[in-house]
Amino acid sequence: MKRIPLTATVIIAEAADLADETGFDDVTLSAIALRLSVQTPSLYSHVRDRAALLDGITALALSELADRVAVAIAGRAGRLALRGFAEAHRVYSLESPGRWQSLQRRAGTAAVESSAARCFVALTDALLLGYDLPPGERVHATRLIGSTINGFLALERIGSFDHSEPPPEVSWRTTLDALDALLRAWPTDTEKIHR
Amino acid sequence: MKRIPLTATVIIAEAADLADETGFDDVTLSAIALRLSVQTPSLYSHVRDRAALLDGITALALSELADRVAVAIAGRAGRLALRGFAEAHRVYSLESPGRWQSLQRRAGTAAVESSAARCFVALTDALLLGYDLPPGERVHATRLIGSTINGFLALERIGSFDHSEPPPEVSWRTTLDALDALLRAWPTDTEKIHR
DNA sequence: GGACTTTACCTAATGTGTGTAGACTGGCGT
DNA sequence: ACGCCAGTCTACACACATTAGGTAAAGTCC
Repeated sequence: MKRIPLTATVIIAEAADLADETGFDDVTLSAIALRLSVQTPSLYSHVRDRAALLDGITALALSELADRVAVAIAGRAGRLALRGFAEAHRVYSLESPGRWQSLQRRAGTAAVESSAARCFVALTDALLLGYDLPPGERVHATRLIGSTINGFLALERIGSFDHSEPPPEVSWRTTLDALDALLRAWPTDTEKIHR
Repeated sequence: MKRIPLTATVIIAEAADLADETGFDDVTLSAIALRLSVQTPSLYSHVRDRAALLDGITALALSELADRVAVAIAGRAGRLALRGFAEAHRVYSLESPGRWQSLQRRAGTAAVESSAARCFVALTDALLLGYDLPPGERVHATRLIGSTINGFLALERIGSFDHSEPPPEVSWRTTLDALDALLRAWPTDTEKIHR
C-alpha cells in the first residue's frame, strides 16, 4: 500500500472535491482524512486549522475561475466578452458548486491577497474596455456586473427559481442581454437629477 | 427566579438575535440555551433539531423582510417603488446581518411554503406594475431585480467592495438608477437576434 | 380534594468533530 | 552505522448535537 505523501496542496484539492460532492459547509477534516487514508491529526502538520483549509479552497477556486474567465474572454469584446465572462462563472458554479460556494464568503487575507485576486480585477477591467464608459463609472459598472452575475447564480443555486416558469436558462440569457444593453447605453449623470 | 416559559417562538427569536450578533453559521443550540438560562437538551422539546431551528430563523427573516418591503413600496410606483424595495432589503441586510444571511441558502419546505414567501412574490409583482413590461418578460425582470439586489448586498457583506473606491453607497445608488433605466427601456425581443 | 395526566424542564450518556501533546518510524546526510 | 528530523501515529481534552429517561409542578377529571 503505497501512500502519496501528504502536502497542503493535496489536502486542499481533496477538500475542494469533497466540497463539490457534499457542500462547502460539510467539509470536515475527518472526512478528508478518511478519503486520504490517514488519521485526522496528521492533517495538522500541513494545514493550520479548519479555517486555513477553507481559505485554501477559496484561493484554489479563485485561481481556477480566473483561468476560465481568462480563456473565455480572450479575443472577444463587447457582448461576446460579457457572455464569455458570465458563462464561465455559471459553468463553474454548476460544475463545481462547492468550490463556487467557497467564494461567497468573507475570505481570509491569504485568498484576498493572492495573485489570482489581482488577476481577476484586471480581467473584469478588460471586459469593460469593449464598452466606452466614463472613467469614473467603471467601478460602478464592475460592481453591477459582479452583483448581477453572482446574485443570479446564488439565487439559482438555492432554488429561488424553482417555483416559477420558465427554467433559469431563459432568464439567464435575458439577463445577459439586459446587462449588455445597459452597458451600451449607460445612464448619463443627467438622469440622476431625479430624486 | 421566574422563568419565561420556553416556546419555539422564543427560541427562534433568541437564535435570530444570536445570528445577528455572531453570524448565522455560529448559531449553536448550546449558546441559545445559555442565553435562555436553560440546559441544551431542553430546547428539543420545542425544536426538532438544529436544521429546524435554522429554518425557523429563515421563516422569521422572510416575514420581517416582507413586512418592511410592504411598507416601503406602499403608495409608490416606478422608480420610487424600486428604490423603496431595494432600500428595504439593504437596510435589513445591514441591520440584521444574521437574519439576512439566513435567507441566502436553500430553505426547508417550512420556510418556502410560508405565507411570507407568497406575500413576497405578490410584492415583487406589484413593484413591476409601475413599469409596463410585456407579460412574458415579467418573470425575467423579477429575477433580474432579485439577482442584482441580493448580489450587491452579498458582495458588500463579504467585503468585495472594500478594496476599491468609492464607498459602496455610491455604487448602490448608481445600480438602482441603472436598474430603473433598464426596466423603463426593457430590451425588446428584436435585440435577441444577435448571437 | 385526591389521583392521573401532561407539560416542561432536568441529568446522564453517546457520537462526531476540532485541535494539542507526545511517542514512533523510516529515510537521509554525515 | 548513527543520529536527525519530517511526517505520521495514538491518546487525549473539549465543544456541540442529539437521544433516553427521570422529576416535579400545573392542570384535569371524578
